[in-house]
Amino acid sequence: MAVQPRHGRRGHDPESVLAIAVDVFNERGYDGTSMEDLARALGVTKSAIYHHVAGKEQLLARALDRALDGLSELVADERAATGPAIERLEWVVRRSVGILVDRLPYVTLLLRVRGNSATERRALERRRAFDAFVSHQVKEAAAEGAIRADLDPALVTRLLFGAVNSITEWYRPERGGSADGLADALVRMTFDGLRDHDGRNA
Amino acid sequence: MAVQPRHGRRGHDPESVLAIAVDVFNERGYDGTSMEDLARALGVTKSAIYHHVAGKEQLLARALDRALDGLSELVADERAATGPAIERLEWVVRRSVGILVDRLPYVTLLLRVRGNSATERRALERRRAFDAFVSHQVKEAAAEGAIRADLDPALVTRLLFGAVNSITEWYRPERGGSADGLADALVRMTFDGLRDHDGRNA
DNA sequence: GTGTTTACCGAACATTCGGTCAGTTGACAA
DNA sequence: TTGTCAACTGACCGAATGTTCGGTAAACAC
Repeated sequence: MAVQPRHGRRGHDPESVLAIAVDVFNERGYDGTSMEDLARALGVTKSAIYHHVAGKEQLLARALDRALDGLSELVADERAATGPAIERLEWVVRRSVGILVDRLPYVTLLLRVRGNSATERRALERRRAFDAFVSHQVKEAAAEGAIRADLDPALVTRLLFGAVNSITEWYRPERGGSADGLADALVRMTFDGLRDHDGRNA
Repeated sequence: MAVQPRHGRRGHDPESVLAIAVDVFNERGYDGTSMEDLARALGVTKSAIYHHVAGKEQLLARALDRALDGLSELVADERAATGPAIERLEWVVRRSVGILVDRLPYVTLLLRVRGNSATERRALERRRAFDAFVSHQVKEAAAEGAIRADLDPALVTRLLFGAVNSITEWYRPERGGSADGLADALVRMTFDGLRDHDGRNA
């Protein structure tokens, strides 16, 4: 798949540098991570990192784009634009869980961005665009009468994606189930409720 | 209420120093905040801060204790120990939302702690005790048949409190509704679901 | 072998970091 | 008016920060 270089020493490829760096960022926080920390995790010296990337912030930018590109693809998908709004919303939720699990470390990093640099603020803007998209879906579902009238759509959006985004805080691919199973459970609980009314559900 | 000192210049009291510092921590992140940033927000020089607190980490410790003490009181309350498990769980959720809104900046800070120092690790341990308490409540409710059998109790705990904790990410006391109204909506959605089945709900 | 390419090291850089300390300021009590 | 005491300033410290740069070592082509 990937084209291997013909000359020179073998070492880290751009992909592994990014993956390891993001892991450290998520463990200690971006601001709490020094280039020395990254160097230790990569098994090289600090200066060697600059052979692969322009600097710490570029590393962050590349990681955030990984997450945001996934969400952009979701928004552009035709399945988010056809059919009843409540079904479109369910699809968006399921796909969001899929992306979250698929690109877990990158999305985790994205959800912790506070806007301390131009890079972070750009990421926050792109993320807000996704939030607005989801919010619109919920409002349409409410307008079509598919969402309980005693719940504010804006609040539903936030609580629903509060649950979705929380996945980054506890999901671990090795012991957690499949992304589909996780999405199933999440949709069941948030759409139909966790309470059992007279043994209604198996 | 508060005992005012008799001598010396008027200036910041310990309370306002902590409140302002926590606001800056939440805006830039703890690691992303320098003592210089705090000094600017307080309107004093860096060195003046050390007249009020022993250092940056003590400021963090005091803030985290504010949040954790609230949760500890919740766990110790008898209302969390009497009655059907599902009702106890509902009370715990409502009370958690109350504490979260009441001590918003402190809980916000707590939920972002990663464990980079002894102070942070101690806070994480106390927080884990609370999580274990909640997890136990959910398991009891499931054992009593009050939670849908097709949902894993551990997963319910995480998604439920994922929604609860997300409040720190978007709730703003000035424009958001009351804590009780918020808790009502959250319980309605997570316990009974957001979906309207044949115009079931008003 | 030689030359080239890529990956890396080690030492330094300027800057910022959290924190210290000797002194100054200003509000109050007497 | 004077003394006291909390609040604060400004200059400074050593350590850590992100980054640069000249040189080196390993893998490959020839």
